[in-house]
Amino acid sequence: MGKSDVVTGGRKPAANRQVPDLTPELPGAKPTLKTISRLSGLAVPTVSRALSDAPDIGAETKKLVRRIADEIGYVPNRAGVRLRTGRTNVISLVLSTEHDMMNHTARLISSLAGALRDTPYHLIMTPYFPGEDPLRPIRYIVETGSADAVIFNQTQPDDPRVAYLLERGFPFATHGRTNWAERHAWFDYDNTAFGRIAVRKLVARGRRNLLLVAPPMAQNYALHIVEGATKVARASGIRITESRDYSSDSGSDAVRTGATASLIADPGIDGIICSSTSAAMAVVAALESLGRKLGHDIDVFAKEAIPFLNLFRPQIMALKEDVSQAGEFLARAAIQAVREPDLPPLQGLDVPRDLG
Amino acid sequence: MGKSDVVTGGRKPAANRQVPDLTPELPGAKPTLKTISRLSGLAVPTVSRALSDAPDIGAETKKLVRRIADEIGYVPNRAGVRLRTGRTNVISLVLSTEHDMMNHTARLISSLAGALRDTPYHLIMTPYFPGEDPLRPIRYIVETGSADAVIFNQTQPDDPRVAYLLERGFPFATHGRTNWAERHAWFDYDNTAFGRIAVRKLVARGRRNLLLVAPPMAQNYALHIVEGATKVARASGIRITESRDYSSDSGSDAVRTGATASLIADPGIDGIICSSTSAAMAVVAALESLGRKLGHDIDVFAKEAIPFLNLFRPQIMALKEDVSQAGEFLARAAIQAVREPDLPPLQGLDVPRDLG
DNA sequence: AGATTTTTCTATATCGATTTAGTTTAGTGA
DNA sequence: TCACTAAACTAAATCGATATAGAAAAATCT
Repeated sequence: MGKSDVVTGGRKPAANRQVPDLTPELPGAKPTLKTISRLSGLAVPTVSRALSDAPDIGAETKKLVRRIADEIGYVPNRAGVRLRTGRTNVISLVLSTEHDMMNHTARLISSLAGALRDTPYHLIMTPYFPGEDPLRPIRYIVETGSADAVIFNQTQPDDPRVAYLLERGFPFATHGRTNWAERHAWFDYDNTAFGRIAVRKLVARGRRNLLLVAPPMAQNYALHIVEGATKVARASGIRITESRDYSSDSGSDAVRTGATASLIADPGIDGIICSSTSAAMAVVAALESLGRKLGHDIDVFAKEAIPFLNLFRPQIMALKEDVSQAGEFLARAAIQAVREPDLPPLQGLDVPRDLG
Repeated sequence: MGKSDVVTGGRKPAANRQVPDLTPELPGAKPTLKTISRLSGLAVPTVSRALSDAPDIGAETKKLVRRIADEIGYVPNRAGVRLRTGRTNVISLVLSTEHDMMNHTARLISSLAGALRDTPYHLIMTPYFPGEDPLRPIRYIVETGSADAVIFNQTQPDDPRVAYLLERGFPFATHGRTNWAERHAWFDYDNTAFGRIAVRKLVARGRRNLLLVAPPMAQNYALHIVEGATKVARASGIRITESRDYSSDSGSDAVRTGATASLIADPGIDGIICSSTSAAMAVVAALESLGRKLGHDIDVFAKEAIPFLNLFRPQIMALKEDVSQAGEFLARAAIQAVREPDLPPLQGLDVPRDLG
């Protein structure tokens, strides 16, 4: 049964006693607790506690208050809540404006915003620019208390942002792991598996001299890709080289010229692994201008966050990454980090499957 | 000189009279006006007015207050400002989560966020889903007062969102024009010019039977493209057909199958105009599977919001659209709509140039 | 000198929600 | 019947910033 069926004493709910003030509202005025207070004849704090389901409010009173709230479409004023409680109901996505990240990022934003839609949380964008210290925007958010949690990507093994946030106990979730992964919420794509599968697939096609166009080595997932790829390459007794002087984040033109240089320096390269869709496209451009025949004398294996490659270039081998999944997970993880700081942080790994 | 050099009377600034209370702060507490008040010996409202450069505060007092504010790193509490003034310092970008829009959108977000960085405004994302009424999120924002201005795209000629916002006098800026364009802030790409140039270029290459893969006709810019394209086509005496049953927003697979069907139905088609980068890629896929030779027996002309096409498919003809420019402009336009509602709304057109 | 004008501050109330500390009412046990 | 307890509220204070009204001090005018 409800709480206790044996009523041992108590005060009669005021809800049935008083005659509510039914003076009509000024049109266009947003309803507040005061409005409900007037309509119900209850005090403002009572209304507040009724809506938050406090134990010292009568069941009938709660029902009445909630009915009125629904009828007039009451929505708590964010500024009021925030001022009083310090809760902002904001989750900030902190990201670089670097262009090659944007395709990826767009899906992340889209799915995060979607996942937060039926929560009280708003998603706000906090950019930082390529040259800038990535810690800056995060420090700003923490210091000014302008969000309840932050989400960011491009994690490094010893990420100073993670150290900063852990130290302060500020809720956050990362897209990508760090060396402190067990202590915080994260979602990651299993890039080690990607590296393994990529090499395995290329080897299966008879390729024996691979070029890896990886992300900048400062980033954790670059290490994962390299780890997975080199392990299998060594086991298979084939050669694999990492791109020098350019990375999959260097921009299309840089990747194109870089890959061209690599292919001229070592014409024996017969397989290229790209850690991003855009890098793969740049590499294909390089191959074309060199007269290399994709799918014949050379193969390209890419990570595909946008279903493009398979569409018009069936020759490009690819493994899909579902970024929307990351967005949905990170939204949940961030909210849990805010609301249940004592629970173990949510962690999720997207393991790509090697189909055939 | 300053304001008036002839002092005709007045009270001595309190700033020099009192001994400030230099009791140290609790560490970690965010500085507020109260903090500055304590440190300066001035009343809280005085501090507030000094910082907002009110005319009834002495010059020396202002200097003092600002110095202290800088020293302790004072940043106004958003919730306080918002509660008292109703100003949220938020600009909401309302957009569809439709996937094919995302490339485009990513740059828009990036540039908007960047442009708002040195303003007090935060960019928050408000998504709506494909099936959903686009008016819904906007009504929510207006009714709950959760932003000072909204920005949105995919405008229709008689856009109900524009009608709604104009009627209520709520500040906004659109990416794309409407029938009420003179009454609101907007930034638009000159799609009529795009249509004209596309046809002209294809005609110059000897093409005489064109297919136009345009956006859905409900959207204003689709009409612009059609207008520009058909005008030149008629003047040049060539044929142009608009895609039926599919549009550039239909998704890559739909465009691919649609374009394939179109090309089978009329094998005489020798030029295709695509209003988006992704549609162009899908069309190229269709051409490949039909054995048509891009650049030889058929040409594709596309609008390119991401520098991809020219990179690895030099055969695709394209006209660039700089979406960042739109983002920066829209940020400024939205802010002006909030701050100077009586000034004529900012309007900007990005006219693509036909370079040789 | 006294009234007036200017300049420069201060006191108070307010935005909306929530927290803390009472207060009222109804039933219970002796 | 009367103290006592539990239940269900209400009153007042608070978060931080700002608008409005009023007050104090110095210079000016008559």
